[in-house]
Amino acid sequence: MEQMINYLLQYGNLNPQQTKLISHKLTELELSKDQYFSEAGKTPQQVAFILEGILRVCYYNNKGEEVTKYFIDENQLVCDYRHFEANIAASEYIQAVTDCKLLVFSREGWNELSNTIVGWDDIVNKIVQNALSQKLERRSPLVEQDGTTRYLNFLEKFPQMVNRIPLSYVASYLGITQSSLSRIRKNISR
Amino acid sequence: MEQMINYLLQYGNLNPQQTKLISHKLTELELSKDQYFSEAGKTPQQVAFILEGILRVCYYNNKGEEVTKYFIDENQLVCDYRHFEANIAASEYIQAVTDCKLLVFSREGWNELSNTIVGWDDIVNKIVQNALSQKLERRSPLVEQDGTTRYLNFLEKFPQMVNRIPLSYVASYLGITQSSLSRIRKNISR
DNA sequence: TTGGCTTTTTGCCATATGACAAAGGATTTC
DNA sequence: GAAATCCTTTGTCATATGGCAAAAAGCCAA
Repeated sequence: MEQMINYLLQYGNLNPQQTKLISHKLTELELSKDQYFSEAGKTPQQVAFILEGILRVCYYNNKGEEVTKYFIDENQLVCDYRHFEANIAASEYIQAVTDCKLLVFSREGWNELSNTIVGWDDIVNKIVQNALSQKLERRSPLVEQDGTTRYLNFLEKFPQMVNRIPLSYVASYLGITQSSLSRIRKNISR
Repeated sequence: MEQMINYLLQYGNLNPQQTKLISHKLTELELSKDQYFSEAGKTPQQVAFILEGILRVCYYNNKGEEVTKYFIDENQLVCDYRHFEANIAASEYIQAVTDCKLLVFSREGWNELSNTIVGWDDIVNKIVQNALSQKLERRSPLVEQDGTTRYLNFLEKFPQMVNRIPLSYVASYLGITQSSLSRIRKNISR
């Protein structure tokens, strides 16, 4: 709970009364590996904060391949916020890569916070814009890099993740095949 | 001017008084091909609406290659908003790809609008989030596609752009070399 | 029109990556 | 601990792309 509040406080001020209110809207949720937090075709109904574990956002491209768009780990909010906000069906899956422990806001709870806490929307806007910028910054350079560079950068950015994620997911995130990634790893280790 | 107001009205309501206020903050600015609208290392001081022309956002990667991150054309706002808002030096260039006609808000004008028009910040937030999402959606799929697919999708998305942009820019946007793009075009035309 | 500049295409070769299949390792389950 | 399952590596080959340099085409100005 503490973790979650500290996270929010990075983006704006909240007095003790407000943080208490926020806490009251939160529920613990555990997901086991491979379970979905939200699914393509269904309208997202929750916003979650990750206490423990890694999730990934993924979809199926028109060749039917599964593509990992990004990973999200501890101490971050996770939600297909665009579709959550618009209250429409998502086009992507959010899936637990490891067993996860989450703190969850329901749609109702979330809306009440928006209506009750002055400045809540500002905080949320900042978080959303920050998250989008970050994703863009991470995803963008991949386009112009070769496989080895992509993987090395991934390692550097997320050293704590590699050992907790199946390589096939990492490969699909990096836009290369699993066997290529395997060969790249072999080359690097020399 | 009309164009610009219509653009804003997509994102929120504005009464005639407010739109008039907005108009008064706008200045026309012409850029000729290759001129910079904003530069890496300098703090962005303006937000612009494109009446005519195409701009691109680009930077130099660590191999010293020029990379085009995206193109922006008519009837859109252009600004390195993250750095504009934070009032810090940008890390990217925004450059005119063709001769351009812009409507420009100065930082001061922009701030006054924020202080004067109720709901202005909401509109801006929506625009920013929309723009970020769109960029992400465009850039993301590139990672998992081969050159031909990237180019065909680009053609489909921006049919009006290809003939106005040097191929080298398109290639650097797609993350392939100019000669590869040239060969791809040759193959396609068969 | 001519010459000079920029942009685009080609040629040639080396190399990285993909596709597909099989083999090895690791982990889980009973 | 054996069997089943999943994850990762490896082999083989075809192909796409990059790097580099030169040629061709397009464009502009005098």
